[in-house]
Amino acid sequence: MRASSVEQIIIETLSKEHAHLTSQQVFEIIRKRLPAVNQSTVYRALTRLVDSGKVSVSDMGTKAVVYELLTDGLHHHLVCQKCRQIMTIGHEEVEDFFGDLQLKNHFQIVTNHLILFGICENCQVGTNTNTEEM
Amino acid sequence: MRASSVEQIIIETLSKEHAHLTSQQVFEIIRKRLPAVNQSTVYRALTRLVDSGKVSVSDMGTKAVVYELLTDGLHHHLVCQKCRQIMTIGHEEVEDFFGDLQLKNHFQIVTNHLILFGICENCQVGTNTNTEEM
DNA sequence: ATTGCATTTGCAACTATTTGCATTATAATG
DNA sequence: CATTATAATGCAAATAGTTGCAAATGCAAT
Repeated sequence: MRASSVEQIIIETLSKEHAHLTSQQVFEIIRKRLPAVNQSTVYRALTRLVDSGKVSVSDMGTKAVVYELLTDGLHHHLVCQKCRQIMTIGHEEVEDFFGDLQLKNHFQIVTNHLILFGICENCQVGTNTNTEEM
Repeated sequence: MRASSVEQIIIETLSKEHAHLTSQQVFEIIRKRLPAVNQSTVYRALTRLVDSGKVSVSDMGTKAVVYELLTDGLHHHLVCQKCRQIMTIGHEEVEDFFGDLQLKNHFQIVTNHLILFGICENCQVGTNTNTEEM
């Protein structure tokens, strides 16, 4: 794979923002530095970065998927379907499960960013105000 | 939730087909019985069915997500990124992991259909012919 | 049957994502 | 340095999926 300028800028961008960004947000930020860049170029660069394991892509239940840099250790997320809160959990909470599955099914897991939907502690009691359903 | 005719037909369709269908496939099949039905109606009915837990929606790594009826027991899938083979695993292989996470994070998991990507046994050795990359 | 209300539907517009193809840029090789 | 191969990009068109709004429908209580 060639060193693509767009890929580099995406990595720098995701590294700086340190958050989950949609392809649109990535596109907007990149345009400030490369005004002529095409949106499909951004999509394709993001796809390459995901394929090479540098970036994760997740459907958080919003209408657009989000991208995140995977440099500082693997992690996963729990997403509350009521209040939309996103909790981050470390890979150590997932490691053993993955290991078991790999052994039992002779399958080498590549997935590196798990998104699990559910109801957070706060929303499990009936008293929360933020009841925006999914 | 009211008994929607489209929802009923979707359930019958998914029940008969017993497979992962894209929204387009569901749409085509439903059109045979309700020729005037609109595609957005199908999307919305599918969304309602997913929200109510009757149907699962999964991104299998193809360009369109797929839907599956969840009547006969929970299950999950391992998808090979090389040969695209889909393996099905029972919920019992996932149960303990989910239970642990729920306890540790005080989070009630709703996700009922896990998709994990990786490399199947066959494709782990270098000798397979079907090397269509993701 | 009629009314009132909430849900579902159709439609059209809009956002999100993918893809084919021609062109350009970079790297590799002679 | 010139040539060739490969990967990246732009553009436009196509496919996926979402949403606002108004109209239609189903359900429940008269």
